[in-house]
This record gives sequence, C-alpha cells and structure tokens, in this order.
Amino acid sequence: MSDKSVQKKQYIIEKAREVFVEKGFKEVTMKDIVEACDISRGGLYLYFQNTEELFEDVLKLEQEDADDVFGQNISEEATPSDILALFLKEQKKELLSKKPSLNVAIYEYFFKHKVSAKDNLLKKQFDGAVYVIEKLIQAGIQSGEFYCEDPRGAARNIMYVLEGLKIASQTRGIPETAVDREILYVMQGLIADE
Amino acid sequence: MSDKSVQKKQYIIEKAREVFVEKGFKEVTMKDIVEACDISRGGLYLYFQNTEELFEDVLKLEQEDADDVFGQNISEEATPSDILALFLKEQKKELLSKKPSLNVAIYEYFFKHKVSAKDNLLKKQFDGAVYVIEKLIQAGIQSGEFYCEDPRGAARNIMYVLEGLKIASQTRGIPETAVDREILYVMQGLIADE
Amino acid sequence: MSDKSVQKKQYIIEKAREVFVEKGFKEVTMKDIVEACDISRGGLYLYFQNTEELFEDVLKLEQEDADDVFGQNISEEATPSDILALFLKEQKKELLSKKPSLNVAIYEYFFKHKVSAKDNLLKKQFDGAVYVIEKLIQAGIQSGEFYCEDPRGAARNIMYVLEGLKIASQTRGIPETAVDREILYVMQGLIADE
Amino acid sequence: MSDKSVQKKQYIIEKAREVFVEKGFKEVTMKDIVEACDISRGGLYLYFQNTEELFEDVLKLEQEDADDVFGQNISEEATPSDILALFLKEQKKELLSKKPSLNVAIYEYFFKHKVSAKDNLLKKQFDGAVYVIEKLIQAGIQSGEFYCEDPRGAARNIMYVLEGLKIASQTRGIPETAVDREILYVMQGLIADE
DNA sequence: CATGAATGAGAGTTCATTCAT
DNA sequence: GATGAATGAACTCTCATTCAT
Repeated sequence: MSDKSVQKKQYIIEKAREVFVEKGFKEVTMKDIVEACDISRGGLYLYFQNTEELFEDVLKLEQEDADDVFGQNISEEATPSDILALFLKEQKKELLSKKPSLNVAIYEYFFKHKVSAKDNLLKKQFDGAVYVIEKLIQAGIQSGEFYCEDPRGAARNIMYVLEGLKIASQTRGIPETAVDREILYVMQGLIADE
Repeated sequence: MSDKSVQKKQYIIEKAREVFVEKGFKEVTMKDIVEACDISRGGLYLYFQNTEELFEDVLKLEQEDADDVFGQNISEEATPSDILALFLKEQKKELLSKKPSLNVAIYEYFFKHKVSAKDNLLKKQFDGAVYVIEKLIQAGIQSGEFYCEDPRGAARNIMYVLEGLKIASQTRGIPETAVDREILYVMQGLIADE
Repeated sequence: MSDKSVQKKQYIIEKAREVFVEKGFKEVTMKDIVEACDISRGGLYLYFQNTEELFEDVLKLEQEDADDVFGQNISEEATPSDILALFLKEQKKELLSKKPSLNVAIYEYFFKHKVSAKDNLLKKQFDGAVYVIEKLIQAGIQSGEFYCEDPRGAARNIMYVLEGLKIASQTRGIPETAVDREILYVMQGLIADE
Repeated sequence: MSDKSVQKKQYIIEKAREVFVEKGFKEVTMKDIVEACDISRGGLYLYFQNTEELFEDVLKLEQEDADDVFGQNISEEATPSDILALFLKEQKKELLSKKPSLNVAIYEYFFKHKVSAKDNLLKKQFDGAVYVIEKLIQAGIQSGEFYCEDPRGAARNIMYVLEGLKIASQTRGIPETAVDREILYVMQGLIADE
C-alpha cells in the first residue's frame, strides 16, 4: 500500500470514528461512512469490506491513543493519592461528558463479537487499569497515605464500580452527585481505616 | 379491546421476548416477530407499530415478573447475611448463565432511548435493589453480623459492582472465579472490620 | 398459495420466458424480469429467489407444452415414413426459425447446472424422442417402408444429428440446404438398402 | 508494438485462456483476467478493451494450435480406417475428459456473436474436419476397406453426430458407453454393407 | 379483526473504465 | 508503457408499511 493509501485509510478511520461516536455500531452503514468521508461507494470497499473491519481499525487507533493516558501531565511531586484522584476525576469527566463517546459503539460491537478473551480490547484495558491502580494503592500504603489489606481487590472493585457507572450513564444517565458519591465512597475505603 | 385481543397481545409479547433474548434489540425486525408468532404481517401492526413499542411492553412484563424476586424462598430464620448471600448467589447465577438473557436487548434499547430518568426501568430496578440491600445491611448491623458506617453507600457500591460485572460478562465474558472474587471482596467489606 | 397468487406466478413465468428467449439465461437479471412483468422489486422475490428458480419453472412449463408434440395433427392413414418425415420437417422449421427460441437459455443454464442425469430435462426429451423414432422405424420395417438392422441405433443417430444441427444453428447459423441435406441423408439410410 | 509488448500480450492471452476454460465466457470479467495475470487493471486495457477482444485472440491461438491435429503421430503404413478410428478415439477422449475445456466458453461466445458465417471459426473447423474425413473415406473406398455411396454425406453425418455428442456432454454428461455406441454405429455404416 | 400480497426505499457489493502519477 | 486508486452505475436482496379483501 502506497503512502497516500495509508493516509487515506487513516482519514477514513478517523471520519468513521466520528460516525461511530454519533450512531453507535449497529446503526452505522457503509453508506454512512461513504457520506461522512465524501468518497465513492466503491472507494470505501478498497479499504474495508464492512463496518466490522472498519470498527476494528477504529478500536486499534483508540487503543494507541489511550495507551498514554496514565503518566501524563503528572507533576513530579504528586502523591499516589493525588494521582488516583486525578485518574478518577478524569473518569468522572468522561462519564459526565455531554459529547457522545465511542462507548456505545464499543458495547454494541462487543455484544456481537465476544472476542476470545485473550485479545479482547476491553479486557486488556480493564486489566491494565487495575494493574496501575493496584500499584498506586501499594505506593500509597508505603507512603502512609492509604491503608488497605487487599490492594488488588480494591483496584478491581474500583474498576467494576467505574464500569457500572459507565454503563449506567449510557443507559439512564447519572447526575454528577452520583458519580461523586461513588468516588468518595471508594476513596474513603482506602483512607478511612486509620 | 376484547378479551381475545388482550390474549393475543400477550401472546405476541411473550413470543417477542424470546426473539429479543436471542437477537438483542436492534437486530430484531417486525418480520422476525411476525415469523416467531406465526401471525400475519398486518396482524402484528394492529397491536404494535414498531419494535420499540413491542419492546416496551416486553419490559413491562419483565418488570412484573421481577418484582417478586426478593422475599421469595426465604425461610423465616434466615439472617440478613444469609439473605444477602442468597441474593448475590442469584446474581452470580444469572451472570454466568450460558443461556442468553434479555440483558443485551435492554442495553441496546436504552442506548437509544435514554428515557427521562423518572420512569426509567433500569433506574427503578437499581434503586429498588439498593434499597433492599441497604435494609439488609442495617438489619445485619442490628444483629451484629455486619459492621458498616455507610450502609447506603455500601449498597450502592455492591450494585455498581454487579452492573460492572454484568456488562463485562456480556462484552468479554468473565470466569466464575472473577465473580466469586468480587462478591467475596464486597462481603468482607461488611464483616471484616470488627 | 391463493388462486390469485398462482395466476400471478404463472404470469411471471410467462413473461420471464420471453425475457429468457430474448437474452439467454446468464444475461438475465431479476431486474429484467421485474421490468418485463411491471411489478415491484420486492414483489418478484415473493415468488422467486433468483433467476435459477424462475428458469426452472419456465422449463417445467416448457416441458408440459412440449409433451404433446408428437401424435398431434397426424391423420389416421399416415405411414410411419410420413410421420417421421413430418417430425423432421417440424424440427427443420424450428432449426431455421428466425425468431429466437429458448434454446440458448437452456444451453446456458445447463452449462452451469449439470443436473444429475436422472432428472435432466434435456436427457428426458432426448430419450423420449429416440424412443418414438425407434418405434416409427420398427413400424416402417413391418410395413416394408424401411430397412434397418439397428432401429435404436438409427434413432439415436438421427437425434444426435439433430442436436448437432441445433447447436450449429445457434452458434454459426446454417442454411436451409444444409438441414435438408442432413435430413435426406438420414432418411436415405433407412430406405436405400432394399 | 515492441517485442516486449508482443510477449506480454501473448502472456495475457494464455492466462486468459485458463480463465475462460474455468469459467466459460460470460462469467469472466476483466477483473478476473487482471487477477489471473497479476497485472494492473490499467495495464490490461492497454492491450484489450473487453473480454470479447481477448477471447477472439484466445480463439486465434486455439486455431493455430489445432491446425496440426490431423496428420500427427500417424505412422506411414496406417490404413484410412485406422486413421479415422484414431481421430474418433481422439474425439472420444475429449468428449469424456474430466478437465474442463474451452468448449463452453466457445459456445457462450458464439451465442452472442454469430459472426458472419464466412469467418466463423466453428464453421471453418467443422468444414475442415468434414473435408479430411471425406478424403479418408474415399481413400478407404479405394483400398476396399470402406463402402459408401456418399462420402461427403457420411463425413458430415459423422461430424454432426460428434457435435451432438459434444453439446450433450456439456449439458447433461454422457457415459462412455454412449460415445462408443455412436462411434460404432457410424463406423459400421461405412463397412457393414459389403 | 385478520390476512398476506404488493410496494419502494435503501443497504450491500461488484466491476468496467478512467486518469493522475 | 504501467500502475492502481477512484468513480459511479448496476444488480441483489430485505424490510417496514400499506391496503384490498
């Protein structure tokens, strides 16, 4: 594939992402993509055979972009609890964001394509986040900020709560207070028991 | 509507439920329903204009059936912790059940129809469950089985974890051990801190 | 299927026949049929899923119509040689007819669908004709008109020559004299050897 | 056209022949050719505008290759009946060969392109074969091997029977016994009447 | 009420053909 | 000469929805 082709493919993926954000996964037709990209019907098929293929590439892009979420904009002297709080704040922002995200499309896609657990993007992201949170908690314990007997369990609990909040926000909407409450509850579990 | 009509409508709803269980919400067409019910195309339109209307009635049915989930098969001398454990076991069974449930259809439906929070079925069920769990925890505290400073917060935490597990099981599959781990973690939070 | 449906199906088959006559088999699209019948796109699909199905029904119709080719318009006192001559004259007429027949479509169809020899229409028709010709030759031998040591072989030879002429006429065109010549040759083989 | 061009054109023709053998004529697209030749889409159009042009060149190639079918591998002292028998055996082999030939493509092509009889390849080949067979029969009469009052008529009869067998084998399949029977019948017509 | 034939819009897909490089 | 990306026309097929019976 030529350089130009790669660029065009990238262009399609980016435009497609917008469409998936707006309409979810199932609703999206090849025609939608064609129109969003302002290319010809046949042209799209040169790059992607169907919305599945396209979405998979959108996901790959997503993953790359997401890989550097942690560890960014974190000042040197931030404490573990600062970092965790920052992470949760970030999650909160996303949960409450009015502009639609790729989340619904991702859910819809994975309802149909329960990929072998191994290379399931969702699992990878979840596990990755659990790992980082666990490390943060351990660091917090070291520094005396946190108290926790089961850091991994706590990390997992946090992530499942976030997942629950996420699906809740997508299906019924949740007020900011609800998110705050859950975050607070979770953080208190780590510090309360002095 | 005549008696016969009511019966037929009920029949359609039940058959439709099976279709939604099998195919989710978005995938289902009026034709699917017609075929599942073995009625005429026109006949279906006498009762429902589209799959949305139908699904809403399926949900109502679901709600009625679900209302008596708690408080069933509970022996007189069961302690609060027994009841809570029973509830969680029930949830676990559903999470791991191989036979598809209405869950995916429900998610897909609510992705599109974020009903005003007021009469949102999902919210109602969630809040209802939180309330019951809170009461159980309080009872457990009374009886000395549990220790917990924020019963409602704990109840909510449990429910969000369950939601997280549910969506996880639908999108990537989760092993039994993962469910057990989360349930255990949650229960220990209630009893550990003596 | 209702009475009206049967009629409409019949109507489609007849119209489709015209299309196949004009365009052969492979060239014909469902759209062609739709336009010839002046019905809606979806309407056609109620009756036939593809051109194959349709063509098979055209063939069935053809077969029924053809079954009474022999034994028609034959006066009582016709001799076997008269009848055979009549048959060959009929074949000649068809071979030379300017108006296109279903032949090309039939060939094209069977190039793709070499049906199990058992229920292959072409084979049936061929064998049927061989049988009748054989009987005629035997009758001619009885009456002293013909002399032939291998009536069945002769009958088969006649039919293969006719097939050869038919495909020749469809692929390169043949002049009347060529047909006459072959028919004459074949007839002389039956009477010459006194 | 440069030397290299001529070679490339030849290469395309040969590859195209394989495609036509496999898929007949109508089914074949320019894309099929491009893929079979592993050249660029535009590249093919430099040499051929459509499948018709291509097929015509395939036919020319075919004709050249075929011209030396007779008179090959024929030992000096072979008698006319030996040679005729050899020819028929060759034809039989082709008729029964399992590997697909160009025949179907040729038929399909000529269904659409009834070329002016003058330069119709099929007619030329047919007439050529008739001529050779006639000469063989005449030689056989000279040598006393054959008896025949109308050598040309007999030659034509043989060729039409072969044509009939050929189309039969392409559209319904014929068993070896059927071919043998027809060949035997034809040969007996030449020698039987002592 | 109930039926199911009929319509037509719209999605998917494939290719012949062109054209800038 | 050669490439292959791009276009757009054409075809297949499926459904939501209507309506005469």
